[in-house]
Amino acid sequence: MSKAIVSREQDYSQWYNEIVIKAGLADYSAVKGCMVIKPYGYAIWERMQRALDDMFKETGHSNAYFPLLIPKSFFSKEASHVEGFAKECAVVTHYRLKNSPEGIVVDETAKLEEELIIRPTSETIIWNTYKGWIQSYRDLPLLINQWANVVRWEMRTRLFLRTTEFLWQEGHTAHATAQEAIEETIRMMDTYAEFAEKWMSMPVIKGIKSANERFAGAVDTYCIESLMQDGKALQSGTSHFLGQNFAKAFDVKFLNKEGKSDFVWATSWGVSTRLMGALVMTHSDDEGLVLPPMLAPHQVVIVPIYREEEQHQKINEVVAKLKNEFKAEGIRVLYDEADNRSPGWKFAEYELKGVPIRLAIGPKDLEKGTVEVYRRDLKKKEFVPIDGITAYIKNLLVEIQKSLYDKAIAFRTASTIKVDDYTTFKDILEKKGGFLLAHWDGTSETEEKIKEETKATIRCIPLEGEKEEGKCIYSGKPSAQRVIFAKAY
RNA sequence: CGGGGCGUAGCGUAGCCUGGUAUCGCGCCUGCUUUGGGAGCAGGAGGCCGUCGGUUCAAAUCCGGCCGCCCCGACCA
Repeated sequence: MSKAIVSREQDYSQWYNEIVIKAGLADYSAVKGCMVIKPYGYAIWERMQRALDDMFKETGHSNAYFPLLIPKSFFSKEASHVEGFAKECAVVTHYRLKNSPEGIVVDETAKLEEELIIRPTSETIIWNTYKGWIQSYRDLPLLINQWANVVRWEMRTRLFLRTTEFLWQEGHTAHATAQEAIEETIRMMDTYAEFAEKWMSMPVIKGIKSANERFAGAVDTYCIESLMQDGKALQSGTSHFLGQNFAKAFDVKFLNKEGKSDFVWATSWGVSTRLMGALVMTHSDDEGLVLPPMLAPHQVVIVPIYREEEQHQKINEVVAKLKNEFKAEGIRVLYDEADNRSPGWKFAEYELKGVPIRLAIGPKDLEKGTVEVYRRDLKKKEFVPIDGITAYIKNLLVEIQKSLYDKAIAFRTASTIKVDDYTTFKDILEKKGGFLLAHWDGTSETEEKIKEETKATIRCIPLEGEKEEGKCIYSGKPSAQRVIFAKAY
């Protein structure tokens, strides 16, 4: 079976799909728009979860779990929230099936009195619950996160990037002051940025969403935006300052130190399995997946090469020792001893799967006291003395992690362009995409027009970098700073 | 919901125009030889051709309905 994949240049989206499928990250399922996350893909997601979860705990959050099903009436309480999600909600209307001449059918006598919505996000059920948990400023801040699945009935789906059901975490916090809530919102955006850059080796731009792109029910949406290799932007995480919108909708009040009653201030923030898609599209190449060592399920794979059983045994001895050394240093190592696959097959397979380092040990190495070290990201191999190999590998993993980041940021820098006239703007968008730094007059109308004409949207109003005044690229009206336009996933 | 494509063995496919029960590759099984970039040879197993109906002596092939999936677009994290 040929597992070669189509090149990025030939067909970028097919390239992406083939990597996801052939590297064993996920599979299509029997349910339209829903995917199966396979063990290898799930292992990466688990590593992401663990890292993020540790960071959430570090910043004082606790995990909890709220119901999948939400009474329909909850959705009508926050006006813009309903409006944002109504179009994509799955609705549970019955609770029983029955046998009939036509087979199994819905039992019409088992109709729910109030229909239940499968959560597209949990603000409503959570704020309904928080109402009972919060009475005074002493109950605040309330810092809770949940790991959950959500369902959004999208018209068109893409593996990991947009599926009907997806996995995510959603943090929901309550605070005594607006100031505190805003700080929390920014803290979590920063946490996401740190995670993306440190763990995923994926550079991100932190910013605020324009009104058009804001979360339904938020006062402000902060985000991290990353740039994929095809020049399209991917929203990789969002953190919302919800003001008192949900507190008012669900009547969540507290008594402050002065004994006065006030609505609490809220935030919510999330990242999802979409990050898996971001990971694929940030680093991978035409040979397949490329994983940053910190998230790779296997950081090192060892492939033995031998003719006779005697050699095999000797290699096993060497590898057994290596494995112990690696494990003692916290290096995740896989020894692929399968004798029904040739070394060449294994080489190709682990490249496709993005294992950062491959070691091959054969008779020649036994003789010379070396091991062949192959670096997935640069596709380079070299022979390294087996003495001191553990320290060498440990350093190399760090080096790869950094190198991936450097490469990604170099690409982003080269693809981030200041543009001051609309013709050039359209031209660059059409030819290569990327982040376009342009002035904008701050109105939704202008953003809408630009979107209609170019398909680019404002990814964010960046929080960092120079603040330079200018004139809107579309309307010529004054602008306080450049914003980032891009076509987005 | 529009546009395009596809449905034949576990996977990828040929055959369809011009009807006669299915090709090839990978994978799988057995044996021997192999193993430093997806091994070789020999033998073997595996398919009511998405589904329902029609035409015909005969349908993967022609006609009609239905179902499903993928891609592109509108919607969206």
